[in-house]
Amino acid sequence: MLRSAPSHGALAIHPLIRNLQQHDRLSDDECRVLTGAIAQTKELAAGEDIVTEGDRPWVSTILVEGFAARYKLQAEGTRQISAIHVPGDFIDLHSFLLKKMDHGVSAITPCTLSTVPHDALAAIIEEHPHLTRVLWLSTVIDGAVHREWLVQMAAGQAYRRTAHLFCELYMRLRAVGRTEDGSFHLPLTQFDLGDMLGISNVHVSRTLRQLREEKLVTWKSGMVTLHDLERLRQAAHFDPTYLNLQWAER
Amino acid sequence: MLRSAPSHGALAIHPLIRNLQQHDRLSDDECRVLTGAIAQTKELAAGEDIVTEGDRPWVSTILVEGFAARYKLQAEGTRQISAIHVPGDFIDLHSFLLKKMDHGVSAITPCTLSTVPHDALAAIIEEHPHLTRVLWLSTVIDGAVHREWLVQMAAGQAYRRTAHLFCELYMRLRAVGRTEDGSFHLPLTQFDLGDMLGISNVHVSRTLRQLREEKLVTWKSGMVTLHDLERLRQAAHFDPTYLNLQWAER
DNA sequence: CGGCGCATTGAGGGCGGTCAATTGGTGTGG
DNA sequence: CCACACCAATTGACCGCCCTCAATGCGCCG
Repeated sequence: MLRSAPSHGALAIHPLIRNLQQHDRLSDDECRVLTGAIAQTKELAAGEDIVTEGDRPWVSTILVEGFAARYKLQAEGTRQISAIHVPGDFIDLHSFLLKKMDHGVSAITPCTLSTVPHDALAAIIEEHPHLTRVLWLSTVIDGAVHREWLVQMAAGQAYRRTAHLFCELYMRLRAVGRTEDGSFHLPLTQFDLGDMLGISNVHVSRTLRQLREEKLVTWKSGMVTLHDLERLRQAAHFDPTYLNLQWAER
Repeated sequence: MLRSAPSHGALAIHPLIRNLQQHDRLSDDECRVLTGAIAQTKELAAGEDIVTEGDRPWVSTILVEGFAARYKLQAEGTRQISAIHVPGDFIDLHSFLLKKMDHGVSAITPCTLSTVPHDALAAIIEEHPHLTRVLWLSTVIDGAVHREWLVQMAAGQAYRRTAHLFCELYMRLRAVGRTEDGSFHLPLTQFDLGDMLGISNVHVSRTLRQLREEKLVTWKSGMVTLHDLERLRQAAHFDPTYLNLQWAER
């Protein structure tokens, strides 16, 4: 398993740390502080809410295993997903500052979660400026992903958005070691995918058929396979810059 | 003029400080530090780029006067605007952490700008934890606005999105004292508005006509008037929670 | 006065919506 | 082992929002 990757000590490294290390180096001290701030682990079944709109959380949550989605419910009863999270993501770090959640987050597959008390985050800000910047960065990258989704929603067709989403998920999952050779596990329904892409489940089916016929993507029993990443990237106009998977001094 | 509002000293208060004070109290000391970090002021003509995609800025920019838009250019040559900024907004604070801009920002009207060197921001993070949280908050609110736009793009019709945008702009401009009695100055073209709403300029015209016929909004020579804010709010399904204009300890 | 950019309006078409029927996979009970 | 229920996925028919293309009106400036 991935969590068995050797750490700075002999212990398993937490997926959050692995994620943050994508962007900048963390010192041993910073890793210790972060590990010490992570309080507990819990399990949630698919469909359960991790945080609900209107909540005022006193902890922030890290996704360790599974897929989670941020969503808003519309007056018409539809659900629009504004972000999908993969293992290692700090799901609601922003609730530390916003205080009141303006959207919900739900487990769309069974999930394993860790939490960090807001007190511990406040202490990090007092004493660890570099670690503060790295955490801040993770919320800023969240924003960058929102921007890209926004642009895709407003300017792209369903076909292109779908291809784009598969590209993004592949890159993000590869960065945390959850892919193998062009394929990854994505146990969602086409309803979920429609809520992400802003299209109906019916049109998801049509779009997937097209991707299948063009031999770009197949999706069978929860396993996505990208058959030609380069052609898919072109079809999606996908440019991974916004994911900020580059390493840099922050 | 607004900048003549009395400050903690005898000096004019910077619009950024007024903006941040919407969310949490800043101490006199924090105001001084922030004011001291603000380096210079420059003017830009409408249409000029404040920051260009791919840049690696060493300063972040504050909008003092005018309107600015974040945008991405698409392969087809279209421009999608992902955010609009009003006076007092920290336009690209996130560039301090992202290092490389994944989008451009341009002045869509003549603009007055201040800048803050990234060095000064780093110093603030070292020494002023509460001020750090307030600045961090402002990037997190940016993200919340992106989420709301994303949801509107994906789930809403053009008519509703347009109404929603007018509601949002009214609230944000009112918060910085740029409205009077249901109206505000918005000297954009319908092309600009279309790039924001993800619709064609032609359809902007049709949508505005509908809003005009329903006596909700008129827009003439750069001045927007909302004739019935409550009915407009309902038509737009507008809920201002995401703007986080509430005051709270952060 | 002519040019130019922005706004308006109409015509025709495509993407993606809803509604509805059918298929297929899976778990449960007989 | 089969019947049945149930849910996800597929496919077709029809329709509406918003697109593009194009023509016209309007205000501003050289």
